[in-house]
Amino acid sequence: MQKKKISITVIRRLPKYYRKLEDLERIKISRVSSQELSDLTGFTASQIRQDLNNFGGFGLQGYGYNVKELKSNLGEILGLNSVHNTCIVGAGNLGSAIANFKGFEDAGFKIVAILDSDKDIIGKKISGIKVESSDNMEKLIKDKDIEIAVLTVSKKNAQDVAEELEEAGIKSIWNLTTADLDVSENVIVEDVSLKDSLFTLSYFMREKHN
Amino acid sequence: MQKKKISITVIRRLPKYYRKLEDLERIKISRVSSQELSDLTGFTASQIRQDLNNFGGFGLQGYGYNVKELKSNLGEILGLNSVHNTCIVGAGNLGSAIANFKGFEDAGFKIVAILDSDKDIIGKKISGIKVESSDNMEKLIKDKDIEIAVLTVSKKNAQDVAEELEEAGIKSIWNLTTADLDVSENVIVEDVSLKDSLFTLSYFMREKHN
DNA sequence: TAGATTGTTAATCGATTAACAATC
DNA sequence: TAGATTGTTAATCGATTAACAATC
Repeated sequence: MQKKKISITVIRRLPKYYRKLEDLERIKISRVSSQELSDLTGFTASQIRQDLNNFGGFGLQGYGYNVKELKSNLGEILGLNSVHNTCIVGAGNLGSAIANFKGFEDAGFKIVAILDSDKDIIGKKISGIKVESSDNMEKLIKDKDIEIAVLTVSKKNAQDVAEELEEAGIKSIWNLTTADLDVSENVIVEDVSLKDSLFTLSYFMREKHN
Repeated sequence: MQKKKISITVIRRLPKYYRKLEDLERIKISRVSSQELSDLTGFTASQIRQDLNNFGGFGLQGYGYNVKELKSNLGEILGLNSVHNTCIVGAGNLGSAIANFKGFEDAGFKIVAILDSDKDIIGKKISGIKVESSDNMEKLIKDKDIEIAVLTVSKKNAQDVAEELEEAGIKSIWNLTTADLDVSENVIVEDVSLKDSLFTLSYFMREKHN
């Protein structure tokens, strides 16, 4: 059976559902209705029910959704119920920020290596992990079974490093640089687009105050 | 005359157009067609013409668009042709990364203050700017005419600090924390949603390799 | 059972694509 | 002028909302 193609707009709402379910679980709330999820997320109740039903009937009529169960289901869909070995490429401030942020580790993205090409930084420790030379990239990715590379190098070096990562057999690149990367479709790229986000903020400021 | 309401999906494409026009200008290309912009951005030529025509007829039949002119027009729309005084709140690695990144300064987002509440950090210099106490927030925002706060504190403190920023009269918050902020509609919030981005990457990895 | 809330179909709305007249 | 490419209308496609039967 051909899997139904889920639209990107639906996919990008799932993480927010998941995070809100985490919050509910933390405060020991065990059930939630689509209307309550609507209040928490800002999406409509109808939209939420439609979204969830793309993946299965997770709810119960007259009751709503079981928080723990729905979270687990969404976690499965998002691939958050297993650990993903991750490396950081670029040990500057941004790379250090990611390495030190426990929220990603908690979500199953385990930093198993930090790489840099700067001799002055190689050998230093960041968040308890020794920075290694980018020359060892391929070996590290193979040996440590690394799936995701967090790209935190300079814009200038971003494309070259992305190509090295591709050759080294990386599956995915989480792109925190302001460069648009050109890699083969074998590699999944997710752009954070910091610059676009800031520019969008600027648009709304201008719109509001003019 | 009522300004036509432009949809958010259009707005979020504008920064990419702008960046690509910057690239073209840098390599001294003076004209570009919607088809060429399509090749650069991945949006369709038709979509690009529609998007741009929401704001005015920037092109010339039979010729295309003048790069410098279109960039200037988009810059005006995005509010990038003027300087925005900006402060960073949270002088950790993430705040330091933003402070040290010249790309934002070049785009007109001028870092005029860095704030933190940690006594051990206050007084230190980051990117040539002395870190000040968060206690001075309101005074700094008023005196230095700060419009934008880059929020780079911990998730735990994000909501409280956002409220302080609102009381201090900030216009906009660029939210780099993983918290969803609850502030009044007087304050514009743009979320970078790092966690959602990483979760989305995880979804596509799972989809591809299963 | 009565009340509540899902799952799902149908209706609406909005965004994208196609097409081509206008015009440089 | 002939060729190119925009601006813009119309057609299509897809996403959101509304509504309600199903059912816990």
